[in-house]
Amino acid sequence: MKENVLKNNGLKSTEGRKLILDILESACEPMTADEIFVLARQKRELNFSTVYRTLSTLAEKSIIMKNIGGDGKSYYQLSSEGHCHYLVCSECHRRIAIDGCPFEEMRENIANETGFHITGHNFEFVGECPECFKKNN
Amino acid sequence: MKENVLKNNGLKSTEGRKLILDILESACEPMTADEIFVLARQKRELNFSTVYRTLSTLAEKSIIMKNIGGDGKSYYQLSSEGHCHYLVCSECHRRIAIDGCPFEEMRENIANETGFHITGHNFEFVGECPECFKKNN
DNA sequence: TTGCAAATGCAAATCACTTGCAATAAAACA
DNA sequence: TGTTTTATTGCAAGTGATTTGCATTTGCAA
Repeated sequence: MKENVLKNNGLKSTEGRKLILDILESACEPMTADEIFVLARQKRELNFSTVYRTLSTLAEKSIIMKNIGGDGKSYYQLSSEGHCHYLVCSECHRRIAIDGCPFEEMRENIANETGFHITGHNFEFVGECPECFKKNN
Repeated sequence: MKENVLKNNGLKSTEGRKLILDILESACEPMTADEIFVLARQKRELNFSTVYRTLSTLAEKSIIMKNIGGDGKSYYQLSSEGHCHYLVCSECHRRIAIDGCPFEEMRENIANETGFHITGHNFEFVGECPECFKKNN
């Protein structure tokens, strides 16, 4: 339950935070702060900077994950959901999920070799989707 | 030779462009636009927006590669150099190169499965370097 | 050498995101 | 339950990286 997730992490359970967790829970894709803001606004008053602050806080507590896309924007998703990566079309910006994540194994090796305490990763393939490629070639 | 690289791609060979290619050639790491600008300025007058425009143009022609780091900044490197990926410390922002790139193989499979014309990828591990981890735990 | 498209400089604009501070709401405590 | 304490929020202004419009300059083909 959302209340508990928050309290267990020493965070106050506020309407805004619960709403943002709700939104991320029903999202099937990583979302930008802006997208989350738009959906949240349909339910209640909520400031843009509150959305950003909430997302930072949740990411800091590892309740959600933050990734930077090739477009320079941050994408957020619940950590509990099996996370996935994307193919991003450089032309139409369509995003297609790639199932699975091949980095868990790599991560162990690299952590051992370097002593880094690895907490996450950013990955995406960039290219042209079949439609855009056809259009341009 | 730099002149040819440019001309072969239908670009005029200007002092600024050659200088930026020089800088990237002698860099052993991906660089930000700002870092490139600072070095370039030591050699000749050159506007910030020219640096950005040059980098975009070169990336568009695939002469250089652009990757977005977890800090949201763009990092540029020559495509001809074997490219590499990074471990980035979320605390002190130290970057450590990981040799090799495990994505070439994956790329083929995914391209076949999805029809995407894949032109590049962004990847980095994020975590705490041994020093910062020790400090915080 | 001239003509013209491409490249550059400059200043202002944009975009995603952050911050300072006062007002408010949640949880702790009496 | 009422009150205090402290975290959270709203608002407006601020940042930092990058982009753009437009006038000027430069490379290079004719």
